[in-house]
Amino acid sequence: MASSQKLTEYERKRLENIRRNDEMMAALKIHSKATELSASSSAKRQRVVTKSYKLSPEKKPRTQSPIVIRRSLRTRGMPPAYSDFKALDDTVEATPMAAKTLTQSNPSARDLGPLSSRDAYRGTGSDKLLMERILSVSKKPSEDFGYENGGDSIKGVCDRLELGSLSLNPENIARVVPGKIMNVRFLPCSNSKMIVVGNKFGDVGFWDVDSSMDKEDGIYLYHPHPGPISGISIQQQCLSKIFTSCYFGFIRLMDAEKEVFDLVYSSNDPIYSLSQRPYDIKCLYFSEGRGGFNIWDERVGKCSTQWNLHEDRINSIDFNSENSNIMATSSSDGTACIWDLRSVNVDQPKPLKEVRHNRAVQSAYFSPSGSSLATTSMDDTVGIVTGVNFDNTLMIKHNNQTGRWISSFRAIWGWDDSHVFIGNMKRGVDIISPAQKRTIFTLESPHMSAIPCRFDAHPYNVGMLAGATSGGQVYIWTLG
DNA sequence: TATTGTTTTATGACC
DNA sequence: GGTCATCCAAACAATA
Repeated sequence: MASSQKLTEYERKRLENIRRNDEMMAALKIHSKATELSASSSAKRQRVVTKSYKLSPEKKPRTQSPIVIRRSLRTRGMPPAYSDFKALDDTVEATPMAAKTLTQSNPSARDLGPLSSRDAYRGTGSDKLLMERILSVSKKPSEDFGYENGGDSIKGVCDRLELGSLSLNPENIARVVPGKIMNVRFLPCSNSKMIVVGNKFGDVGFWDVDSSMDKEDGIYLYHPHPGPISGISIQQQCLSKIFTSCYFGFIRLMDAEKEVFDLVYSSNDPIYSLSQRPYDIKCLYFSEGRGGFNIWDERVGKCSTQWNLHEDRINSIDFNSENSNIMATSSSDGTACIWDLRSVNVDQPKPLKEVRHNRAVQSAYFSPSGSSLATTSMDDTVGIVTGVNFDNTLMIKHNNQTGRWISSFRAIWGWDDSHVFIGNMKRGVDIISPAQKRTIFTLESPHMSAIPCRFDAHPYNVGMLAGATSGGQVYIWTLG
């Protein structure tokens, strides 16, 4: 499995090198931004981003003190700005010493062991409040709203949901991390508004929206991974354990109780997606390399299952709420598949259903009721699959050409089966109605200064929708 | 068949 | 308000 796409050690070094440059640049920029901010806070163009992550300027996990100089391009004999990777490759190749220094300069995210949250923390001030907050909400069980529960059940609220009354208030905007957000997630908990995001640098950012009303901004930045975060998974019944995966082949578990990012799994192959089965906190489901799919079992401390489900990378993994043996995958091989975990043939895995697109498929998510599937593809369609055996497929046109700088769009379901949310290139959120087979509404706001490309719907608060951008911003739309 | 090159595109920092 | 650097997508064309 995974040979051509497998990263050589050489490549890993190179990419990490690039990443570190990014980080350095980001750090420098933040620094100068702080001074600029106080000088011109009343810019013409309504600067709505009041809340933003802050980097601790003298963050030195263990080794780095004045190493900023050692990292500089000049001392490494590089041009101030490199125009292509070739030059960088050559330099790294020619000076193994430099490469070695670089590797050592950031031991935290590279160590193959547990990483204390203190070492991973990159913010100013203390993260004590965050840890306490996560622990307090995880001890107080969420009220279990039944979907059909009558009264103010989720279904009841959904039935009355007016798309026009969704609004974006300036206090619900923050820059949670630097750079491109790959993943955004609400803490699945009825009594909190906590955002978790992962970016391309390997940072994991938290935004405690409720506490951000006070003088604290409620934003906390960690750096547990050396490369892009490909997945975040949090189980409702275990909120203090947050799993993250990374393109560089690592899965870590942030345990708020132990204040540590434990290393759960590591591989030489990239991990492209991560998921967990509802009500099962013992197993992790993730994709590895080119088409590989693994189930990691905590009880035995290893992968209990390794299948080759696709021809190319698996971009998403999702489980059916009605029957958690039913799983959907989407892949860059141009297909989305529905599987029954109980009957997958190791040698020739056969899906229950295959949805064919003309280009790579970025996501495939089951609807809240479990009876529909929404797929998003680079072929400029959103697929809606319905029917008892998922027999009916409907393709709805939607421009999904995000280019290179914006994370690909992934259509997600709202709080019932009636709406699907997806970003558009005009800084809006398109709302598709599967019943009407078209986009019926678009959320727009002058406060949305960038394209929202990754989303999450709050599992308990109907109408609360988080959109994340490629500039590190998060917008939270709410009802009123 | 497998690898390599080219093109596309938005964002934030900085001037 | 304009310029500049970004740089683990993806599709396609061209080459080995």
